[in-house]
Amino acid sequence: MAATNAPTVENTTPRRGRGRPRNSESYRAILEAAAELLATGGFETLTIDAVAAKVRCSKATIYRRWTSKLRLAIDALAELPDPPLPDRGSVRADLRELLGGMIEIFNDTPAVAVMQSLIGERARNPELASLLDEAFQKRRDGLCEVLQRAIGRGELPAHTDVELTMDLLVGPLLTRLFCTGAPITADLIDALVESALVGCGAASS
Amino acid sequence: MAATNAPTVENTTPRRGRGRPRNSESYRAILEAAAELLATGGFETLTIDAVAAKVRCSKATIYRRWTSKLRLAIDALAELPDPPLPDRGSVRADLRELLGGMIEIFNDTPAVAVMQSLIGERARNPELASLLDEAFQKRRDGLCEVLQRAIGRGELPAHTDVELTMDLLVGPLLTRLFCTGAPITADLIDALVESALVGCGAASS
DNA sequence: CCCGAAATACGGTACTCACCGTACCTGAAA
DNA sequence: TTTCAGGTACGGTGAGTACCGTATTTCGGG
Repeated sequence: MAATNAPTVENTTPRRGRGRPRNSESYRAILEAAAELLATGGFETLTIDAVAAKVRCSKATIYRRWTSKLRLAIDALAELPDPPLPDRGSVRADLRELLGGMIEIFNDTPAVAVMQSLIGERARNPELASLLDEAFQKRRDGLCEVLQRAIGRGELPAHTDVELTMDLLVGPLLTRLFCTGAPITADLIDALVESALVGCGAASS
Repeated sequence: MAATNAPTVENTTPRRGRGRPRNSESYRAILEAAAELLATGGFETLTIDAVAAKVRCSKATIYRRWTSKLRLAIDALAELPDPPLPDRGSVRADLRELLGGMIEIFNDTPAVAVMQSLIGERARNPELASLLDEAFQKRRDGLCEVLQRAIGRGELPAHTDVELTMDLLVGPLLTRLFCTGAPITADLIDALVESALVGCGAASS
């Protein structure tokens, strides 16, 4: 809670207490190993044993820092790259670029598999839902920013439901990635952007 | 392939071969037990051992009919109810009712948890993706029907992209259910329907 | 038409395997 | 000497397999 970034669980040196201090490098090393395992083989290869072997530590060392594999996976998810935040001056262009960047990440990284797996665990572990909500929300920050700027510029009406608009943009993508397997093309992105803009009453330029 | 319904795997009596025929009741009994386990405790309580105990058969009897737990789960998913197909004469009313029915099922059955779990397994088992695509597609048949009828009545333009429209309607719902945990209200459904109708250029009535 | 052989399903049990998570012991830092 | 990190070994669960003895069917030969 006191460290620079506060992850799922207390960070490396909780309160500098009495006994032997934790190895200060282990936290990052474990997290990076977990992210790397995710990146190479998806969620299925992310096992605590594999992380421990990679870091050359024991499982206990991991479980002292993360209470469960899922917590570790959530933090590792945050290590995956985010699409760059565009700023082209128009919502339409920004949204196209941002969604395009998302698709690139979906193609180039195991982000989809990771998200799918985490969703699957969400069903089994409701106590985890809020953590996941937060993690997913964070991955939409860029999108939120683009929309807010558009409202600030007057491109979108002030009463725009940002949450709904984001869902209209991202929801169909996730549906195709997770459920139907339908292809995601540039044309689809264009159509989504148009539909969303029209839906919230943007001035058609 | 020759039976009335052809599930994931060959049905009860494949070709009436040499040996002892399979118990014709086991197939349904296993499937119903699996569906019931899903309905009571979600995906996590669906274990092959539990199904076997419920049906009073051996695991081998199950594995003789389904090659894996996942195949069984997919077929059990199809046992969950579908929302009733509305026919009120207008797309707007039909869509509202249909989506409302979906939400009811999401609230009253473990459908969400089941879908989440299956999505999670999709990441781990790409060979399964096409089967899942099919199963999810089937659960959108009603929606497709409503849209097609609207096109037939001229309420929607003939060039409407039905697939895209379905994604625009369902995608945001799934996003909230699976990722953000945001609430799903009647207002949201109304907004989705309006957005989708405007998006595909329906005559605003 | 009858009988044996081959083929296949059945229940049951025990097993392997993988993996999560924990108990316990050892040793280092304060 | 106390406190806590690290390592090892273990328990537990659940998927999927192997195998046994038995039951039930088809087929081929008498």
